[in-house]
Amino acid sequence: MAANTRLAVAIHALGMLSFGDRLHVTSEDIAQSVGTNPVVARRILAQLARRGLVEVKLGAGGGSRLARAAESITLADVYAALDEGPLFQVPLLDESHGCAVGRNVGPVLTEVLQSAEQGLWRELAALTLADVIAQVMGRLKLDAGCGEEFNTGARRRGDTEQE
Amino acid sequence: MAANTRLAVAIHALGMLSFGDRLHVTSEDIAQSVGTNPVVARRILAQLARRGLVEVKLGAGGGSRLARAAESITLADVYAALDEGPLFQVPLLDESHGCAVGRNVGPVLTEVLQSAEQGLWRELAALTLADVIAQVMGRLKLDAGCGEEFNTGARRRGDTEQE
DNA sequence: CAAAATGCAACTAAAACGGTTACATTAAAG
DNA sequence: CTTTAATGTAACCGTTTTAGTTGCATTTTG
Repeated sequence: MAANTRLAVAIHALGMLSFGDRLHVTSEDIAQSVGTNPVVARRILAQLARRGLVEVKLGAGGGSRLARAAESITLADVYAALDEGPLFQVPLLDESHGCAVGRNVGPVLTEVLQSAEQGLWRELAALTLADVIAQVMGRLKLDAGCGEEFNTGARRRGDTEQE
Repeated sequence: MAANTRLAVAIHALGMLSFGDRLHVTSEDIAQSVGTNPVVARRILAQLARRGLVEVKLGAGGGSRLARAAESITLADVYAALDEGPLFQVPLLDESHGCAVGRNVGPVLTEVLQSAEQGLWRELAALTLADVIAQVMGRLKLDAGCGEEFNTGARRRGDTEQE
């Protein structure tokens, strides 16, 4: 289906931001953690910012942070921010289709496939960023403890993070 | 998201087959009705046949027809036949991720996105081919009546459709 | 054997995707 | 005010996906 990684990257990034709550995490930090390029991270961050999920600060000492509580951000919010088009496409038939059936198939198909896509949205809306983080933390207890280390990448070179 | 038209084409094709129940509809007929190329139709028909949704007959007078009742074919069956991969992809992080959080994010993300995709499957499973056809027929009553004309394309040149 | 159909491989053009470079802009800090 | 660190964004590239198309072998009917 030609799946892309943007939703996963976006959630991953937001997860980082929710850990280092009050400090600005750079696109470089995120890119490194996700294993991608800073520009790729910025492209996604920009979309999240447009939807008010994230605040981005320019200039030295800049970076991103959550604009809302992790509990108030659903995965549907994140997915919506990415502006992905509809999942399924209906080929546009000639409007000059001789037969009345032919003229009605397209609209019905569009309707049906949209309602199927709704199921996806429903599930995404049922999960918050906080839920996802809780799942990660749950796994951590079974794994080697690491605690704060998720955001140490963001606190570099002895920065005294005020604000 | 790079949506494709294959599911819509598959449903459209199956709809045609369920109208002309006992006769063999050619890939040419389907291609014409969908507005695509016969080979494209055959590629999809082949996938539907592999899953036992359709029977394809070779040679002159050949073509496709439903292998099961339209009431017993859900859109999830159709989607499954197309073998589309997962909707979302999680970038594979270095397994050598220093931090335990980093090592656990990937699996959690995979799990979360899979469960979201389940929502889509649930909706697709809730609709049968017969339901879709009923919706089209419902619209027909509001439109100019056409009745049988959906499959007249399949009965050409005075073929005496035996069997 | 001829006609009509599928099966399938191969090729193409266009779009999507992620990665990358380059550079303008902005902001903090000495 | 200059340096440094960061974002914003456009441009380009290589790869993959998608749909369309051609061509031909194969199968079936008659």
